[in-house]
Amino acid sequence: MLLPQSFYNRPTLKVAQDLLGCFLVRKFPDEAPLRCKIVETEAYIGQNDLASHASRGKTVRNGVMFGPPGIIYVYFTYGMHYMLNIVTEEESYPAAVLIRAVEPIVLNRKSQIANLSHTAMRDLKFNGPARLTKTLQIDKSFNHLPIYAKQHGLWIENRIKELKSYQIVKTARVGVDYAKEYKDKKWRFYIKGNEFVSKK
DNA sequence: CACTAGATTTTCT
DNA sequence: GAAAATCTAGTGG
Repeated sequence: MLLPQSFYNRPTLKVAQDLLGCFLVRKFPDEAPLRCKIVETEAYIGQNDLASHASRGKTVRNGVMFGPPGIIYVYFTYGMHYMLNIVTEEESYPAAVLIRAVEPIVLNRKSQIANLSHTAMRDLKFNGPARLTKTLQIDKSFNHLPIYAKQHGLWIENRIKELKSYQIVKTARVGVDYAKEYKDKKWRFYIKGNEFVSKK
């Protein structure tokens, strides 16, 4: 089931954990949808969070974070990488969930991505925020589009099985050492034991 | 293994 | 002009 916009209009820490086990679906024209289980997320919450882009006020780049929930926030960093985020919480409160890793679910041999064969798909990389956007061909053209509609070829569906709380590992976020007292907050979540998590 | 440098360009100061 | 919510290849132990 397609997750509705209201799913994202909730506390970011809750959304980030509830997204684990859900499916990020990528659809290319004339191809079967490629389903990927979300296995790792991070939360960026409010203007006080020094790790968040929003901590330095609203700018052209981070303006999407200040908008309504359920909107895709894609930004470019390190001169070469795109990051996929989903905006959370009520409008004007800047917060988002970073999708850090997914696990591709191959249902049949006809599942393809950008004309790659099934065997080639085995070598594709999904473990890391920059890798998954490259593999799924997600770039800035998705910025500010809704994730709760299918028409743009990228959406998120409900998980099928319940995920128990003991299956969720909570750790500090990656690559935010500059964020002072916020760098140690355990706002990174991943599914325990999953092979596709970016790092342990 | 662990660690570091380099890639490469948008964004903001 | 510096830094960046990263990744890879390369070095050394």
